[in-house]
Amino acid sequence: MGRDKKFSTQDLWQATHELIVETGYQGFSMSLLATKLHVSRAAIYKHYPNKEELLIEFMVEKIRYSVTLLSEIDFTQRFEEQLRDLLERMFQLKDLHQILGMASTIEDVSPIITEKKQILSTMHHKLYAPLNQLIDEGKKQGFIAPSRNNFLLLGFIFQTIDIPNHAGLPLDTFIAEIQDLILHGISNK
Amino acid sequence: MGRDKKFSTQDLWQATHELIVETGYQGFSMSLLATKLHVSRAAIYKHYPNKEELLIEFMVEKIRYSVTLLSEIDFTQRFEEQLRDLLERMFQLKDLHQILGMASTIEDVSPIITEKKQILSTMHHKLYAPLNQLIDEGKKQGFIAPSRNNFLLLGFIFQTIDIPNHAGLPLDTFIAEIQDLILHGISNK
DNA sequence: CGCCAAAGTAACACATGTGTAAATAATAAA
DNA sequence: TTTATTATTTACACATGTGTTACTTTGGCG
Repeated sequence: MGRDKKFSTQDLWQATHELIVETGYQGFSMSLLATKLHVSRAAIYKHYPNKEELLIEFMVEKIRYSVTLLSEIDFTQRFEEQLRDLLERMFQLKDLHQILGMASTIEDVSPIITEKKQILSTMHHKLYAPLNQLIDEGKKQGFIAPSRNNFLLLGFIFQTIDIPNHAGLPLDTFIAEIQDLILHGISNK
Repeated sequence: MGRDKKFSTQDLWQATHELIVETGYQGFSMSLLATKLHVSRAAIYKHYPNKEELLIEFMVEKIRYSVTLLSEIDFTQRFEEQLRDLLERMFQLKDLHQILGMASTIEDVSPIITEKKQILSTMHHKLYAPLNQLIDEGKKQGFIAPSRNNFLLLGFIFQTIDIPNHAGLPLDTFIAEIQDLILHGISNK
């Protein structure tokens, strides 16, 4: 029994995602979030005791989903297929990079925050694991020189996700172009 | 005559730079800036009528310096030398990307702001010009396939600047590695 | 010394944000 | 229809931020 909810958990995460991408961490406020959900601030406080715990929980959910998505890459394919698969999945997680970057700036207003920050950091490593595996696979299959530093390659690949599509290429073409740049750089041959 | 100043224009831009990188646009406040300068808020308001005009002026100064720095690249060198030169200069402008990204979110509280935003946008193009010239030069010298989209290459090169140096490589090595990745990608041969 | 001009501060009014407690609204079951 | 239960809102106290005005400090010059 009881009254119907005006917003679901899904609505909440959806609105949170939009708002934090639009305004950044410092610009994010419970007032703006409440407005977006057509609800009063207090209604949100019934679910989360403060802004920090709401945001950290949001990030944990986000990264959990992302880890799952990336861990489902098929590592039995040829290296190029693996890379393509990875890039497509990473493009689905477009804002993740930006969002997780804000995690460290969340204030430790309660021990729960500190704890979940720890969880976040652990899962962050799990997120990189498939990427690392892909790089190792590439080295094994002879596509990548073994002398290359994994951290650097990882950062390189991760960074390409944020290349702006100013040319307005269709997503498929765009991803293919990026894959080519990752593999062979800008050189002609 | 008159009393000695407690902070110079240089001090102001220095503190502004640090603060905006630390806290982002939304987190930037005149109180924090004043504290950083060991001065009262009102002292800053003697120079700039509001936060927005201070920040837009800061950005104009920043981009002016950057345009000059990048326009000084020697385009008579071999393509690889040009690229190396460019990368070294871009690394000096590390936070520029992040800072200029905030420009669009500055509120138009006065016509002066709107006007300077326009200037900023114009200079933004001037900033890309040397990069474009480098790409065209690369195409002419046969290093880059002419079919490549300039926007994409530009974004690609620009994005590599933000690769984190997690491996802790010395700057020289780091830049050399990145140059190699830009030229040839991760592939072995 | 005494004046005056530049530089700086304190204090005010106002706006926006946070988190809480008491009151209200909506729904299902008795 | 009454009641219990859950969801939501209103109103409050408090904190932080903005921009302005009146006042104070400091230093050179006649």
